[in-house]
Amino acid sequence: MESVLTEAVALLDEAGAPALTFRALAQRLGGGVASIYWYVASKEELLDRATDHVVGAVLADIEDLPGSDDPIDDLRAMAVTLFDAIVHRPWLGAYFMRNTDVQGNSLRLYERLGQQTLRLDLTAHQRFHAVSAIVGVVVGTAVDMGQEPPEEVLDGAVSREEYLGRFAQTWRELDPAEFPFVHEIVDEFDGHDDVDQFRSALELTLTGLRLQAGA
Amino acid sequence: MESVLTEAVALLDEAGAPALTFRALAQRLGGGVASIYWYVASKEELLDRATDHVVGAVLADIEDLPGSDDPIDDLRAMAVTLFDAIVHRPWLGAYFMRNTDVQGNSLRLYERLGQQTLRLDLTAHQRFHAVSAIVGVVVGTAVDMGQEPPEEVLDGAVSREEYLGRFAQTWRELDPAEFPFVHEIVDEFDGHDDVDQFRSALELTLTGLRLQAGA
DNA sequence: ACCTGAACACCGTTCAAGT
DNA sequence: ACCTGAACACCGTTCAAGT
Repeated sequence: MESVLTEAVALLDEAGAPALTFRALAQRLGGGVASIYWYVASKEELLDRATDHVVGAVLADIEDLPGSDDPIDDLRAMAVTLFDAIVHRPWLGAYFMRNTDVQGNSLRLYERLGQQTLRLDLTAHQRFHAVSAIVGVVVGTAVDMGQEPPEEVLDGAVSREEYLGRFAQTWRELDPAEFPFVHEIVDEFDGHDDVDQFRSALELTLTGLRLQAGA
Repeated sequence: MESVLTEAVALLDEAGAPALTFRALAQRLGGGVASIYWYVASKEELLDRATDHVVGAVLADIEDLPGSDDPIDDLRAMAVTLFDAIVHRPWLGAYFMRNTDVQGNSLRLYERLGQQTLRLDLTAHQRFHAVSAIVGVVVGTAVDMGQEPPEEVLDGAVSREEYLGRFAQTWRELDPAEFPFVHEIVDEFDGHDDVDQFRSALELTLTGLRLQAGA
């Protein structure tokens, strides 16, 4: 069972979600396709368990964070840890937080985030929404960034900078009267850092939260 | 071409992303499978064009919004309009904002959101991040909510309230010492409103943005 | 308890051939 | 310019049969 999940995660890491097929997995395990059905009932369950497996590692990282006297700072550190994990495993964004009942580690992660809000002066209603908002920012930004870049970028034939640059170039050719905003930010877009973008989005939410808590 | 997209969107609306197959689409169009390849080069392009097709309608709604003297209020109205569209078409969340170069309407929508930030006292860098953050909140919350509920809920055999209630019940049975946050918010979760949850997340981001702009 | 080969019904995509 | 039938290589899943 353990090796089934390990190999499944390895396939996902190496070539993304489409690479995880029962046939590819069976080959790596040195067995037949049908064998896997003794461990999981369906592909959906396989993905759920594989996701929970890696979320367990993220949870361990989050539990190892030092912690401070400011719950907002602690929330920030946790969110960044989670985001980093998704950046390194783009397939994770799509499956994370599905089936919280089955995926025990996602629930524990949710609990850990929520515990920080218990230290803030908020209503239960506000706490519930605060954690949803933070998870939303992480997943939203991660999904936005996790889209498979074209094959040429994966090949290494074209660098990320070149790819962004080409994009930026088509934007520069748009009519400035019709697309004033695109022209305003095209130099920011060109060569931008994903982590920086995430940090800013997170900071807006945390600022709003801090104001709400009067802290 | 127009009817290909219309029928593709109809299939997606009726039964979600897995229902859109070339064979199902061909049958509805009364032709052969291979015919579709005269209009689109691949399934990816079909999905991109179908997405762009409905984003066009969302864009029209957004352009029809009255507008006010407060750019933050206008951003809120636009984000809510976009969110509503995704709630009614859960498949949209996954494909929205992919391939902005091909999908002209997504780019125009992005531009429209960004134009509001031009009315705020921000740097170009902050404007770029602000729009990314807002799109992130919309997509993140929508993806979180857009997950297919179990078959029994779709059937109507079990109501959404019953489904949430069952979930809540398993949470109530967790050890309160180990899951204090889950116990704190379980009554909020039980029977919660998705739109309400989205509004709160959006408000935190907009509050942060307003503070940043000193407005 | 654990694994297998072979089949089933389904995919996206291609291609030579038609009008 | 537009459409077709038939095939190809691939899927997830099942099942009777093996150890």
